[in-house]
Amino acid sequence: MLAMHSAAESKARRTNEANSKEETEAPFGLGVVLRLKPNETLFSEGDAAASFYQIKEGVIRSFRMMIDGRRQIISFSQPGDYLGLEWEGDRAMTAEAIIDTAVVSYPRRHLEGRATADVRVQNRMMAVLFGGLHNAQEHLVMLGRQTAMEKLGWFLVRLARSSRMNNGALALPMNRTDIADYLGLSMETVSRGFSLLTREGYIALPDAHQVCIRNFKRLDALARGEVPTAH
Amino acid sequence: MLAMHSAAESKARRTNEANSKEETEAPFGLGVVLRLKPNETLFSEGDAAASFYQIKEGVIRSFRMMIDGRRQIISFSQPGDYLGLEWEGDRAMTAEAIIDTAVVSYPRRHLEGRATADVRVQNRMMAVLFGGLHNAQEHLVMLGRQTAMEKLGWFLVRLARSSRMNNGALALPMNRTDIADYLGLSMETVSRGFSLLTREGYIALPDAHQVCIRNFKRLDALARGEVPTAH
DNA sequence: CGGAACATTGATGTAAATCAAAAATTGTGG
DNA sequence: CCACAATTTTTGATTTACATCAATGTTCCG
Repeated sequence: MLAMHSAAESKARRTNEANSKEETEAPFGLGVVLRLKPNETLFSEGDAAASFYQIKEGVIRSFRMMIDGRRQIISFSQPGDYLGLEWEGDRAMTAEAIIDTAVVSYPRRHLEGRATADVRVQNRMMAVLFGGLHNAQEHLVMLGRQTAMEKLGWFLVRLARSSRMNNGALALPMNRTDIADYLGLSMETVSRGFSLLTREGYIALPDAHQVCIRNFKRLDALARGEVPTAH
Repeated sequence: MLAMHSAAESKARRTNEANSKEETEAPFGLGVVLRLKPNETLFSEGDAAASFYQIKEGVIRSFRMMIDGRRQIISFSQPGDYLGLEWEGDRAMTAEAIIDTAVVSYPRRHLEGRATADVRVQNRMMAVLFGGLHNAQEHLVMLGRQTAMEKLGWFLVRLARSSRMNNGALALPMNRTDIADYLGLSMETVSRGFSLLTREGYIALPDAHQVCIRNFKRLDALARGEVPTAH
């Protein structure tokens, strides 16, 4: 796994593409682009954390796993998102590509030196950390206190807010098991839930990896727990 | 609620006690001490975030609540812990004292100016944020993927690690409902769980607000999901 | 001392997990 | 490009862990 990572890193070329699009989005200087195939590992729980990343393209799932294989997905990272920031020591989770993915990799030390000096780098970093904390808090409420149907509503609302639509449909690159492990459900419950949401007119599923949101307001109400009769 | 907070703040006096104990623990300069009675509110969801805090004494519960009253406790903050750091805008959660509590309050603006300048303040802040993120991740796994008994084991192990023992017993200042809302359970399940842990020799409960851990290793194994037959 | 709040224990219900096929989709080598 | 295997998704039947409902017991505090 570490080997795979190293291989990917050595194949990559130096680039400044990260800076070319928007200045405020990439204040971390030059980085190395890594490309990952579906299910390839970016880093694993226990690895030493030598780099952090920004997603350029694709989607990454980050998760922790228990000894018996139970898995909790912590986040799905999308283009623009930062990933793999660690204070010190080893990785606390594993990150894998869900589809073909490109990330820009920055050496951690590169950041440490600059963060001290550059206010803009510092602010960017703070914003990323606070954002992560905020996300985690919402995730906690969902996992701890929402019903299966509310969880699905929450997931779809979040997805709709964070990703761009393709002629009326949202891409659903992760499979049902990924969604289940993100929401603290079984994949059968996810599948049944999607079917029910479809029957009730909340959404439509052109295929398993595509959703159209038919009634966003109602879905959002469901996600907030305002729909008592959501079997 | 905001009024109550203001009242508490105005009663408080200027102090430097925060600095007197350990220098590295309080790099944020002078602060104002606030004292809270059980169930008093430090700040509420929706308030403007003007300050952040460090607990001196006591315990604070921070939570988010859904419209229909379902509550998820995000953290129990203990002496030394920081609380109420927000990037900008309004509070995302409510913080209440569980027992008599003293906190040192720092104006947020006070931090912003210094963080830019002082590397040590910056590092302290990063450490707090990364620590919060790490805690939240463990909390997510627990909520999403552990059984009721494992959750209780996890809670007790965490408590044991974060608080000092009083002649063989840990203080359990929060009530069963607080514990339930922290672990994503009902308070009956918490109560039954404690009874079972007692019967099985993991712990002893001298009274409802006191735990003795009888077999830490076994409790830790339970918390990690390594005890398959934990009804 | 008496009442309110909290904790325990018991009986019952139910949401979601698990077990089990069938159906659909995806990938692969001829 | 098709056939066939593998994987993923859907749907159905059944079980179960935990919630809810309901007393009863206990502690706390004015």
